[in-house]
Amino acid sequence: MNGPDADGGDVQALDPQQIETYFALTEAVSLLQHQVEQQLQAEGGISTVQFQVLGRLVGARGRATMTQLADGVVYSRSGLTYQAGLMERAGLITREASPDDERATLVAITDKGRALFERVLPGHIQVTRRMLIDPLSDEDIRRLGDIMTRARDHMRAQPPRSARRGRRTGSAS
Amino acid sequence: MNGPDADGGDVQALDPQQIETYFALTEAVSLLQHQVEQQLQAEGGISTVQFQVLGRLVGARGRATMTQLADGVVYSRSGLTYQAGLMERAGLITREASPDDERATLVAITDKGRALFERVLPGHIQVTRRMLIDPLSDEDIRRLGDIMTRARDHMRAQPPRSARRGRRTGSAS
DNA sequence: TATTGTTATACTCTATAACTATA
DNA sequence: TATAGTTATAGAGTATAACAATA
Repeated sequence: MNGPDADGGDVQALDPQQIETYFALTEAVSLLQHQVEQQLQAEGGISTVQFQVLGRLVGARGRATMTQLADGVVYSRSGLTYQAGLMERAGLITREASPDDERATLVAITDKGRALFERVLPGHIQVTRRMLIDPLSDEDIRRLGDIMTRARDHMRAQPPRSARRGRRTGSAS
Repeated sequence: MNGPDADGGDVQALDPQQIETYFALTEAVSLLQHQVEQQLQAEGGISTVQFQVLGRLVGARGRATMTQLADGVVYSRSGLTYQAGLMERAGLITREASPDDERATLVAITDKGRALFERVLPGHIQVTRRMLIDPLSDEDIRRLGDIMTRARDHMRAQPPRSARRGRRTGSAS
């Protein structure tokens, strides 16, 4: 009942500073995410994921393939298909076969989708500002951006977890 | 309930630095959370929430009320009841009426729960270290901790979102 | 064969409201 | 009345695997 993973080594415990940083980071982001979800749901009836899809489409000048969208949003393909189905039914996007590659689906944002995005964006910014930006100085923001950009790039470069053996020791449930 | 929240007011746009920081932060934490979930599921068969409950119980010297646990984990009470049900069935915790206040439920971690926590903790630390700690310098960690602690405390002090009217405009779906 | 995407299915999680019981 | 917690229920989201079509 020990736990040297499969990589076998001792795992060096985190020092108090590292633990505090980890907790503060995850807790703060969790609080932020929760508020963002509330705002998007209340003002636009959409989830964070759908908002991100709209944002990516706007950023991509209106159109992208499912794979391109899935690369940004962490989901499985089927998860994106599910969300895209909802969004298409809601008239926020359209889907059609790509002319270049018949396998690919080209997703396009509609006027309604764009309008919805623009309608909820101010509130989103407001929440983000009130929760995250306001309590920090410009210098904080700069440093935080620098640090998290490095961390994110590092994480993105990590070997995908799919390369792990799937133990799934059913200890709970 | 007040202010030009959803509609009225001008909301000052975020500058590029602020946007970049916001994106890097949320994306990095999202990646981190995803890996943590994988690890906890693979090595212990538990969700992040259950791991947090175990961690809180360990930190609280083995016992806490449902309300105390719910205060830490963002959930609704019923959500915690659900998770506690799973964990009790899995033999990780016990529940009994508090002697002090007959309304309260006293949750206690079992030896099995403690063992499970200790079994998955090294892997959890390892993932956290590999994803977040490794790419950063000690100085980064210190600064990040300082910044996010301030941000978190600020967020905690925000008026609870429960004070909002539940519009829930069904624009999607 | 590999890639793109969809579907079917099953499951987990979460929220709401109604309810019990204690304070 | 207010608080602590549970239950019933319903819905949203997610993951997996099997599948079809194209490259």
